[in-house]
Formats: sequence, C-alpha cells, structure tokens
Amino acid sequence: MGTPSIKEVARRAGVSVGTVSNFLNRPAIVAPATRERVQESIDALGFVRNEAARHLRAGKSRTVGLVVLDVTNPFFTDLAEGAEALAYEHDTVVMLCNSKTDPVREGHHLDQLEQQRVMGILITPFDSTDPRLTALVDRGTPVVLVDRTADRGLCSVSVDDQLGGRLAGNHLIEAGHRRIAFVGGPFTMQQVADRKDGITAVVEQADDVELQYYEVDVMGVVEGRAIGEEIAAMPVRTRPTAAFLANDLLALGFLQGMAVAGLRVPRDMAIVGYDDIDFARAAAVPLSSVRQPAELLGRSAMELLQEEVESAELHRHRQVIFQPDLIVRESSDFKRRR
Amino acid sequence: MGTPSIKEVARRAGVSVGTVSNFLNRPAIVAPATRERVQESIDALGFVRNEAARHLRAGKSRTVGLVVLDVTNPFFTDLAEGAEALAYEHDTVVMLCNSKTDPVREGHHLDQLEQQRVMGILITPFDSTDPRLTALVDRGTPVVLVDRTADRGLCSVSVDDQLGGRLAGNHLIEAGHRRIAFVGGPFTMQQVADRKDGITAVVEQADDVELQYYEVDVMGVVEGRAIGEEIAAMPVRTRPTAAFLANDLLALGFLQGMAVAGLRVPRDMAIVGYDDIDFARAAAVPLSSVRQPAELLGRSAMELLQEEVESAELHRHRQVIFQPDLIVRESSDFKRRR
DNA sequence: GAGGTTGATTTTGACGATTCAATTCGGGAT
DNA sequence: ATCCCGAATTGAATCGTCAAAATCAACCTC
Repeated sequence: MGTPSIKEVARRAGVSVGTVSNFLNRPAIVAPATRERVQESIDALGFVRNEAARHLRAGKSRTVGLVVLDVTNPFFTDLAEGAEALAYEHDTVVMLCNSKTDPVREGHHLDQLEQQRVMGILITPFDSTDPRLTALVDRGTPVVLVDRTADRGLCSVSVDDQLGGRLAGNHLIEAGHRRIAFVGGPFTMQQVADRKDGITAVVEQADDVELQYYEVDVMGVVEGRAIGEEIAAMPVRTRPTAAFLANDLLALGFLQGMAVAGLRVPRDMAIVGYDDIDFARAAAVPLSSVRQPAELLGRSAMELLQEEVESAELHRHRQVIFQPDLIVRESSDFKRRR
Repeated sequence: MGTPSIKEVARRAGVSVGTVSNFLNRPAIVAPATRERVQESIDALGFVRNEAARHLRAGKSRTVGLVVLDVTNPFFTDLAEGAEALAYEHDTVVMLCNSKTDPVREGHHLDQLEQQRVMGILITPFDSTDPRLTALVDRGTPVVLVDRTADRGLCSVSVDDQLGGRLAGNHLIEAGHRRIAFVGGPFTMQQVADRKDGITAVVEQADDVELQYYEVDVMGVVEGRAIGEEIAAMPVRTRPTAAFLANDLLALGFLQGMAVAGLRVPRDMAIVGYDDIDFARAAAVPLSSVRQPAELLGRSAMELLQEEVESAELHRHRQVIFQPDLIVRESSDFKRRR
C-alpha cells in the first residue's frame, strides 16, 4: 500500500538496508552485481526516498525558504529564478513564500519555515529591524537579507538604492526638468527611503529644482494610475513635468494614467521607473527604468547562504552591494528647454 | 546549541517527554500546574517543533504542493491565494512551485514534492495526460487538477472554457464584427483549445464571419504586443476589427501594440481578454475580459484535496466546473455598423 | 482495608533513512 | 594449509515526535 521503504527494497533485493542506503548515497562502494539487483528492486517497487526521514536523521534540511514581498512583481520572480538556479546545482529546493507586504503573513511563513528546519531563509523583510529575525538567527536558522542592507550581524545582498535615485534624478535634471514628482511607499521601507534620499540629494544640489513627494501604501499598477490621474489634473504651471516612480508597476500604472488624461509621454510628462522588469520595455511607451540585477541578486543571496551553512563557525557575515544602471528609453527621452 | 528538542524541554520542566507531547497535542489532559511549568520551559529554551520528526512519525505531511504554469500571472496568484486561505484554516502549508510552462521543471517539482511526501498536489499541468501524474497517484499522492478537467480518475476544478469562448465570440459578433482574431497558445494546451473551440463554434453558426488564428508559444505581454503589431500592419480590408486573446497578459500586450501602431481601441480594434486580472480593469483602455473565479478555483481545489485525504477509501473523484462571466468594458464597447 | 475509579504521568516502541563499527568472504602471499 | 587484507556487506543505534499501553497516586465506596 503506502510507499515502500528502504526495508522492503532491501528484502526484495536480498540485501540489508545498509546496502540499499549505500547504493543511494555512495554507489561506488557497492558491487556492480548488487547495484543492479537493488536498482531493479527500486524500479519494481516504485521506491521514493522519504525526505522527512532523511532530514531527521541528517539533522539538516535540503530546502531553503525564500520570502518575498510580492510574487506578482516580476522583479521578485526573476530574483527567485536566480536563487533557484543555484539551489538546483546544489540539489536543494526553494520554497517560495509570498508575504504580500504584510508582517502577519511574513511571520506565519517564518514560523512554518523554522518548524521545517529549513537550511536557511532568504528574505526581503517588511521591516529589516524586526526582532523576530534576530530571534530566528539566534535559534540557529541562517538568514540572508535580500534587496536590503543588513546593518547588524547578517549577510545581505542589495543594490545601492541611493545611487539609483541619484541616477534617475540627474537624468531628469539634465533633461531640463524643474518640477519632478517622486512616487513610492511606504516611505518607511528602506529601499523606498533610499531611492527618495538619492533623488532628493541631487535635486538639492541643483539650482531651482522642485521635488514633490507622493506616498502610496502598496506599489502596484492601480496605485500608480491613481497618482497619475491626480497629478495630471493639476494646473499646468504647478504640475511636474517628470516623475520618478519607486518601482515599475507604479510606473506602468502612472503611464496609463497619463494616457487616460490625454498627456503625452514623454513630451508632457517624462517617466522613470525602477527595476526594469520585462513589461517596462514592452510598455505602450517603452519605459526608462533603473535596472537592478534581479537574477544576480537571488543567485548571490543563495551563494552567501550556502557559504554560511558550509563554513559554519568560521563564517563572517558579508554585505554585498550591487550597482544599478539607468536604462533610458522613450518615456524620458525628451530634452526640455528651460 | 542546536534547537532544543522535546526531551530537553521535558528535563527542564521536570516531566517526561510524553507529558510535553501531551501538552503540545492534547493540553486538556495535562494538569494546570504542569502545563505552566512546561510552557515556561518552552519559552525559556526557545523550543520549536520539528516538523520533519512529526511528519515521519505521523506518516503524513502537513504541506500541499501547488504547481502553476506562471507565478507572474495574477490569475495564478489569485488562485494560490484561495488555496492558501483554506489551507490556513486547516493548519497546513502551501508550497508554491512555478513550472513556467516547462515540462522538465514541472517534473522536477513533482519529484521533490513526492519525496517530501506532501499531503497532496494541486497542479495546472502542462499536459494533463502525462503518465507521470497517474504514476504519482498510483504511488499514493492525491492529485487535483486545477483549471483543467480530468477525464480519468482524478479530481479537478475548472472553468467552462468553451463557454468562455462562446461568450466572447457572441459579444463580438453582436457588436457587428465580421473579422475576428483569436490569439493564444500553444493550441495543444487544453484550456486554449477549448476557448478556441468555443469561439469557433459561434463563429461558424453566424453568417459571414471570419476567424483568424494566431498561435504563440508563451502567453505573455511581450508576445501579445508582437502579434498586435503584426496585425496592425495588415491592410485595412483584411485586418480583423476585433481580437479575442486567450489571457489578459496577451491582451494587455496586444493593447500596447495597438497604441504603438496608432490604432484606436475599441474604434479600430475591439479587444476581449481572458481571466479578468486586476490589471485588465486598470489598463489604458479598460479591458473587456472573460472572468474566471480564480480564488474560488483555488479554494475548491484545496477543498477537494482535503476531502480526498480525509475520506480516503470512500472518496469518489469529482470534476467541478465553474461558469465564466463576460465583463464588458471600454475595450470592446463599440457597435460596428455593417 | 480490599477493590474500584479517575486522573495524571511515564514508558516504550515505532516511523524511515543514515552511519559506523563489526563481520563475512575470497583470494593472494607465505 | 594458514594467515592476512581489503572489499563488500550487515546490524544496530540514532534522529525528534507521537500515541498506546502501563504505571502511579489519590480518593471513594462498601
């Protein structure tokens, strides 16, 4: 009935359980003839290894938890892709969890992952100072922050978001814009705050440039569109001529908002997004965007985790920071005369 | 060092492991005073249940695998949402796996899930006749097909895709369109084929209506846009005046293609998508779409699975079929004169 | 005070795979 | 013929949790 165990495989092959285990884990030390018999037995019985037993005995799991803020955002799925690719090479499995920017859901997922004694957790936390994370680490689950810079004793991989903000800001200022909108949120999220600080810094250095801030709760298409329509409705003399959106979903929504309101992009409104997801390039007006190496981010995070797991005590936590690139496309490709 | 086990909790509390186990699983039969001591011990030691051991002992897992074709498609994340909600109520965990419409990835995920002895698997299979699925079931892992109708001995939840196709077709024909494009793919995928058959059926019944077919490999925004531009480039007299796209991502891309080519929607081209994802409503031109009850689909699938797991032998496989609704929005809201 | 009830707690194997020390076997060297 | 060696295989212990059966204590009843 139930799936056969190693014991039944052994009996059918006329060997001991030890030999079957050897066959599975160290086939080289098993005699060829025996090997064949065991293989035959496995095939005939339809034996499938029991991961739970393996894990219990070995004391360590082969799965890694990956908790992201939003699975529908291609940035995160690309990231997951990178993590999974490396995991695959090391014969481990990635368990993808969607926190939906909700601390409660996040906590639930962390609890579950800890009960499963996962090898480690890669997470884009809602709040990177959450004491729960530290508690988790203290109890022995390695954690790597993704797309967040760890200050304390944790590994992290992130992208220089301030630089990203500066790149976008400089680009728009050089194109002659003097009223710029920044849209993102919540501003308490570190990444958003950094991008905001970046563009704020360059705006303050420039003469006579005004930056308007718009905060949203969730960075999705719907919210972007709403803000877009709101801004489009402003009188021309105070309305910004350019907008920098903290992610591409917002930017895509914003772009739609412009279309609805009848504003031309980039002539009436230049747009720069963030993440450079595939949609950005394919948008009605191809979107300028600050590119983050999403896949590399995921891959590096997994790398750090594996390093931490393997070298255990010796391990020194590292904070890896990548540089973003500004990709200029049609949505901001317009020189404004002063 | 390593996470403390039930044994250490017991020692510290001065009771036996059995009592701790009772405390965890049947607190009612433990004396209040003891209960307190055990709780104190658990807190002090930071004890966390070991799911692997639990699972091994119980012989059955508390996680369910959910394998979808594309996590970036909101239809599937909504579906996952529904499944997860019900799982949460039953204290089980959902493991989300992305096959990316790739049979190899799908197979890999299935192997992993089987090794983990998951409680069951909900899957939108690439090919619902894949013998691997049957083998899985024979070996004892319950499987429920999602968004696919099972013919053989399996449970399934699906939506009447033929009806969906007919709804879209009738709507467009009644609006006066005489040349309609159907875009989707691969045509070997059952859902796509059904939607295609549905619209084909109503077109054939109508007088003098022509249906053009366009096949794509992957149903994403990029592909939709490409087809859109291709169609827009056709001479007006042969160009379709309406398009029915097999999912909303395609439709959104298609819509962008129209914008690029300077065709007005719905005047020059009416568009109807499928799935009614959130983006559809928020698009530059709000998209008409055939709505599927995604969340309900996920929820029902989980329900069937739980039913199957609980009633074991008595269980009779069921095929649940939901009805889709056509949501008409601006993108197809235009009466064409003959 | 013997026998019977409850109620609370402990004891004792499993569950399936892995590992390691112990054992067997065949053949080569002496 | 005897001994030894290495290769192949075996057997038993173990991981953490759970549940069934066994024990124990306290209290009741006749």
